Amino acid sequence: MPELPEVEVIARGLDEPLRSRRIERVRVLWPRTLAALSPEAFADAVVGRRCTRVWRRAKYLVFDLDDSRHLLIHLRMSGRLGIEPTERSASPHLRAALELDDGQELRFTDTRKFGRLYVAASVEDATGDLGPEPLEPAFTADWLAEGLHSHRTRLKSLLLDQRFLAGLGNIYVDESLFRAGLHPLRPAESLCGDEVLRLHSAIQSILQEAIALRGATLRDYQDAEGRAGSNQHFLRVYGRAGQPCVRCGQPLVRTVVGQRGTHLCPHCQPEPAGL
DNA sequence: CAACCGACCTGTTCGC
DNA sequence: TGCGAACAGGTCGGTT
Repeated sequence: MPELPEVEVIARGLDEPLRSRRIERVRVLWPRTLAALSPEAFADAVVGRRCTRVWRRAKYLVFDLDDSRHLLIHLRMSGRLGIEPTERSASPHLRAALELDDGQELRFTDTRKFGRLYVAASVEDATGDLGPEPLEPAFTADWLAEGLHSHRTRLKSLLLDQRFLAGLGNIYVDESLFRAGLHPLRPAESLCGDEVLRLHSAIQSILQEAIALRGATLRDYQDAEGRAGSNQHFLRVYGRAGQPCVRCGQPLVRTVVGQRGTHLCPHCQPEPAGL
């Protein structure tokens, strides 16, 4: 569900209320929500710790703990986080709760049960290999050009690969490719210099705009305060098959690329030759 | 290395 | 109205 912009908005919303809070107790209602630890080992690791900062890496929320370890949460498809008074009734899909020292608790709710909680000495221990952050200085057009030219795979599949570039998901890849005027099936290595520049700029602007609009709410995404985002009103291709392209008026199309629903304008994103 | 498939899960929407 | 199929913002491991 949430991609980089949505996770970023949640991290910003959690940082202030969680800073310096001490974790008093944990409740794990669905043990498999813990990636590697038993509920007992998880409680041992976090109870008594204070949270010093909340931030984001790729699509992971990172909670720095005062013993220099980290709690990480990946929301996957349907995970949600919120801070609520402990006595307030919770959703039936509540999977884990961290009780804080101010009468509130951090609640992890997840209908589909794909989301995971990790505790690790370093962020990379939990996340594995990740590419650069698209909104950080390391993501330059030169880096992108070199990266694209060393892969033969289809553009969309490469952009979805978190080891290549961190944080893009299905919505924002489709939106970025539309803005750049590139077909998702283009071989990564086939992009010319101008196309690389367009893609680099499209990825950054698409993500920045999405964060400014507090993310896209298609069905169940909400931020840490329980509010929906508004970026869904500004998506140009995602979920708009059959509707006219905002640029050329031709009907948008939905196909499947790498088993993912893929939305594009056949006129503005010309199909590569030889398919 | 690249592509595909099934798992992991539940809920909603689509098509007949 | 009913019912199964398809689909959903993600990722992993196994196979071809």
